[in-house]
Amino acid sequence: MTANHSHEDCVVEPALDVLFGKWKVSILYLLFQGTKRFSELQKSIPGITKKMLISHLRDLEEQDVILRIVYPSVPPRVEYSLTETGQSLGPILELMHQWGIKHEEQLMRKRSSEAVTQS
Amino acid sequence: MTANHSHEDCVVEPALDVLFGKWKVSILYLLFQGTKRFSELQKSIPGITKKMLISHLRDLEEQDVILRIVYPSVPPRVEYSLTETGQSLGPILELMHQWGIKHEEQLMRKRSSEAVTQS
DNA sequence: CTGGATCCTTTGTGATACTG
DNA sequence: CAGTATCACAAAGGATCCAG
Repeated sequence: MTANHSHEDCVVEPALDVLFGKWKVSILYLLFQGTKRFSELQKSIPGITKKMLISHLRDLEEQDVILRIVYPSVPPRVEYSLTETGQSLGPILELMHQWGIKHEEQLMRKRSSEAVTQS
Repeated sequence: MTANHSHEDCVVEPALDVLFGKWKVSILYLLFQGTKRFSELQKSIPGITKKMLISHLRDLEEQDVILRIVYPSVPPRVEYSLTETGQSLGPILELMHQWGIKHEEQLMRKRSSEAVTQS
């Protein structure tokens, strides 16, 4: 996914792959608040199915972004948390968040200034 | 795409949407070098089809990330360039690039230290 | 409670032919 | 040259049922 171009110096794909997926950022967002159980994540993300949650968690785990700890109790208890690699995604998310805000502002300014900017 | 979650304060989706697509970053990467013609983009991104190139360019244009200028000559000439909004994606790409590098390094360190770190 | 397996729909992408 | 249209395919996502 997300390109097989061979522009040698443009290594942004890994981060993109980690972030891509309909619910990945939601999951990461929650885990930035601290360790969460599977059921906590599920109820905190309305609309997500177990399949997708598991699928995304597996992806993130495999990419060493999150840590999965299983407590062999009855019933089973599984906790997910960010690894250091996961934590290091913070600044990226923060920047993208700021960009999202600024972008919205900008679109609003564009609209209100169109009547003036016109020749 | 990329989630309809309702975590009010997590507005990273716009940036993610802009960046997502198999060739989006390749396109942006080239446009960061300056204005490019359609045919330039196409030959600079081996493997991309006209359909995908146009599709992605349309997306980016609609999101106000790139500017499309048509010169009504014969044959037609169209030039694409980054808008200010597009330029502002630079830091994000830069951060993701750095993350990609660091992540690779880290995975390599993990492998070589596994034999030592083991209890 | 956590998670796997199956089936189905939707969306992203590729191949190709056609047009002003 | 820059683009459109159509068909086909793969992958992402959703629904549902099953299991330790």
